[in-house]
Amino acid sequence: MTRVYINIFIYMCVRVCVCTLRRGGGGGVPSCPLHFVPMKEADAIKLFVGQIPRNLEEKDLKPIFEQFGKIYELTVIKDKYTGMHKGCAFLTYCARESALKAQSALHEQKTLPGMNRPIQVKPADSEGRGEDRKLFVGMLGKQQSDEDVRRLFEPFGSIDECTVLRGPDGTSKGCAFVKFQGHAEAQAAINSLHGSRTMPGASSSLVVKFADTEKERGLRRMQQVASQLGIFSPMTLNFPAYNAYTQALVQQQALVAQSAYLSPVATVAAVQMQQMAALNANGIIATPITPITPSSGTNTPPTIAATPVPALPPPIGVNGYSSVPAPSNGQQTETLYTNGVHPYQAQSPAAALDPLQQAYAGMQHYTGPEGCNIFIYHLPQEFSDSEMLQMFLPFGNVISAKVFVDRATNQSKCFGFVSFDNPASAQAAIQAMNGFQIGMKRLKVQLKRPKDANRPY
DNA sequence: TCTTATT
Repeated sequence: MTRVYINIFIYMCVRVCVCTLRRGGGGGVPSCPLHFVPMKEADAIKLFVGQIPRNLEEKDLKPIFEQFGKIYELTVIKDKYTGMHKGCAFLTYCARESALKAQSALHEQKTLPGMNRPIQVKPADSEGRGEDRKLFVGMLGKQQSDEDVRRLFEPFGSIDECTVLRGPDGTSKGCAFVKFQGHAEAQAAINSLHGSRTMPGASSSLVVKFADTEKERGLRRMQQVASQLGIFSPMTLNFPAYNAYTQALVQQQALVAQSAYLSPVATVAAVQMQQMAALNANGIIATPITPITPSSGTNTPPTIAATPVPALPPPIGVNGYSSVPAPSNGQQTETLYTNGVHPYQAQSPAAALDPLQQAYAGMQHYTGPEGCNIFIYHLPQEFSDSEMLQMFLPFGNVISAKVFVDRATNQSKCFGFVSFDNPASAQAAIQAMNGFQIGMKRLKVQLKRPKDANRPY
C-alpha cells in the first residue's frame, strides 16, 4: 500500500516538473532532474521580441535566445480568436543579466530570414511605465535622419529610442518617435520645441507632442477597417441600429473563429468592430469617422466583373445548399497582418473578399430556398455587389449578393438581394439591418417575396 | 504626420 502511494508521489513530481519546464517553450529540455524547477530572479525582465518570421514557433526561437542564458518562459504571441502568429513573442530569462545581454546583442542588431527589419528585443510594455514618455514629432524635413532628430532632443534628457518613420522605399515620412527615459524630460522637450521652428521643406512649424496611446492607435486602425468595409458613415455610429449591427458582429465572431468559412478579413473586422463598439460606449471616440466613398476616390473600382469565376458551387440538395466547399485561405491568414492591411484590402473594397466569395458575388443572382433571401432597399447609390456583400457577411454564409443596376445608365437602382444558406441568417440580417442608417437614408431590409407570390396589381 | 507586433 505504502509503495503505491510512493509511486503516485513520484509520478506527480514528474508531472509537475514536465509541466513547469514546458513553459520554456514547448518542451525540448533534455534533462529534467526531479528536484529542479526553473526559477527566475525577482528582478527578472520580461522582454518583448519583435520582427520574428511567422513560421517560427517557440522551439525554433529557443536556440536563438538560449545562448544568453537559461530561459524561464518563451511564448509566441498569437491572436486570441484566430490563433494566428503575430510575429512577436515574450521572453523571460531566469536571470536579469541574461535579458540585458540578449537585448544588447540582438536588438536592432540582426534580421531574421524573410524579415525587412531587424529583430526587436526590449522590455515588454508590461514591464516599464506606460507611453507617457514617448513623443511624436511631426513636420520634420525629409532629409533629417535619426541622428539629426536625436541631436535636437538630446538637450532635454536621456533618449531611449529615436526613430524617423520611413516608407517602404526608405524615404522619410517627415515624422519620428522620440522616447525619453522620463515623462518630465519629454514634457520639457514639448515646451521648448513644439512650434519653435520650421524645418527646411516642411509645410508648417515643428510638431512635438505625446505619441498616440495604444487606444488611439487601435482606433485609428479600426477606422481604417471600417472605411475599407465601406459600410460606415459619420452618422452611422451615433445611431441605435449601429448597436444591433455590432451585436451581430460580436455574436458572429465566436462562430467565425471555428467555422473557417468567412474570410479572415471578416473575422478581424468583426473583432475590431467589437472593440470599436466598446470604445464608442466609453465615449473614447472623439474624432469623426472618416467618410467613405466605396468604389471611388483613390481605390481601384471593384473588380468582380473582371475576376475569373471558378466553377459554380455544388448543386442544390433537397434541403437547400449542400456541401458548399470551405475556402482554402491558409496563405491569406499568414499574411493578414502584414502592414496591418490584408493585401486584398489594400487594393479595393471588392478585392477584400475571400476568392470563393468573390466568385459567388460574380455569379448571376443565385436565389436560395425560401426564407433565405432578403430584399434590401435604400442602398447608397455607390454600393455595388461587393459593398452589399460585405455588409451582410457578418450574419452568415452569403450565397449571393446582387445590386440591381439600370441597364442604360449602369447606375445602381439602390436595391438588391442577398441570399444566405439558411433562414436564421436571413432573419438575423433583417433584425439587425432593417432601419440601419447610412448617410441620410435608412435601409429597408425584408424577406424577398417568393417568386410565385400573388401581387394584387 | 502616429511604426511592426505587447499575452
